[in-house]
Amino acid sequence: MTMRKHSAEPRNASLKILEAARAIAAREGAGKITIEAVAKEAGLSKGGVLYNFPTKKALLSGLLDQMLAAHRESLAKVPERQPARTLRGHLETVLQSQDLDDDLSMAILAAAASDPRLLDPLRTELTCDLERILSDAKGSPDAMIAVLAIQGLRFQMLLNLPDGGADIREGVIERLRTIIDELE
Amino acid sequence: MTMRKHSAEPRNASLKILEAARAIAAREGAGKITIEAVAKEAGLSKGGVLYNFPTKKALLSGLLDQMLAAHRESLAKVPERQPARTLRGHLETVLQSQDLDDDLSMAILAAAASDPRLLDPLRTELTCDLERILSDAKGSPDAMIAVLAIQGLRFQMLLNLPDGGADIREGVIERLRTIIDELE
DNA sequence: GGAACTTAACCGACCGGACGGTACAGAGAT
DNA sequence: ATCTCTGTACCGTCCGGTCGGTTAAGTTCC
Repeated sequence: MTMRKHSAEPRNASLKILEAARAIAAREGAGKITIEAVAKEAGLSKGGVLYNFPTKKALLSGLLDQMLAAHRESLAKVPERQPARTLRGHLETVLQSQDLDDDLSMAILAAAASDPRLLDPLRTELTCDLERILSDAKGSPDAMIAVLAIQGLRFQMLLNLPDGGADIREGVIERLRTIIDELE
Repeated sequence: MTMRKHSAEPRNASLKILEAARAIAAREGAGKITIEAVAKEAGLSKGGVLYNFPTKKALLSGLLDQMLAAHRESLAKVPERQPARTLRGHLETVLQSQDLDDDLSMAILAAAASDPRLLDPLRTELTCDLERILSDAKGSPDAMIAVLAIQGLRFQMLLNLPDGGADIREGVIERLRTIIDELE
């Protein structure tokens, strides 16, 4: 029998832990992610966290994996036939994380601060995406401008940098969409 | 006489300390900025560092101040009569930091990780800049796109994210310049 | 069925090291 | 002598990681 073990919650503990880590990062900053804090937030003990993630690096790496998975999923949602498909997906991913209060992007900061090499999987993923985007756009610099603007948007939200107000932001998003539309 | 005390180097020790902090951040990541490490890198002892910066917060804050000062200086270099002057300055600041191996931007990460509130001065500065940029551009969304792209560029370099190669980057820079030129 | 054992999941005390900060003594210059 | 700066020893705390339990569920054998 593959019964769900004896856990009160059927949900995997690892997910709860990652969620807790994101919540802490969003609430108190990436630097406040400690194993004890995560344990408390997730409602179990330090030992429990370390049972699921043998090291803190593994935890942060798990956060990043989760982020990449969400990103990929978001990419997959873009209709097949769209031109500049990957680029559209990038934009949607960022817009989607806009109103998420447990922002996944915070994992980037946490990882970068503790060990920059944790970003390697992110880098390879982005390299792959970028290649596709650039080949889709046939070398138009506007594609790269769009990529950069989207990245800028992400960090702006992440660090609470000024965004010029809601109307400006909407104007930017609209403009980005037309840039992407005109790429083909 | 404002002789520089008895130090072997006439340069202010604070500068050396900040430089050391930047070097460490660039080499090993923002999280590795510790007082001892900075002291060793700067060639003095922990006490020496703490004499110049009474707390670590003060050190990080100093890093950020230095970054903002450099940014302001870079802005001031843009000829008075240029349209979209502030925006041009932003671009130049980023391009300038491109080949600096002790990247100032790393301070942003260090600060954000340890205490997000350290970014407040940066936020107010950017808010001010952004206001000027947007009023210069008279509401054109392209101005904000450019701002975001520049920000994206900064973080791309900071985190060693893929950039599509040198020619792409140059194409982007050129494109950014024409976007800015067309703003007026 | 039930005793004996294994395994999964988790707890929490503890350790060692790192790190921020303090105290204080001493060295130079004036 | 005094003021300014620097070195060093030290303290308390925090944090990552280890480890020996403990509990409950599953498995095996009779």
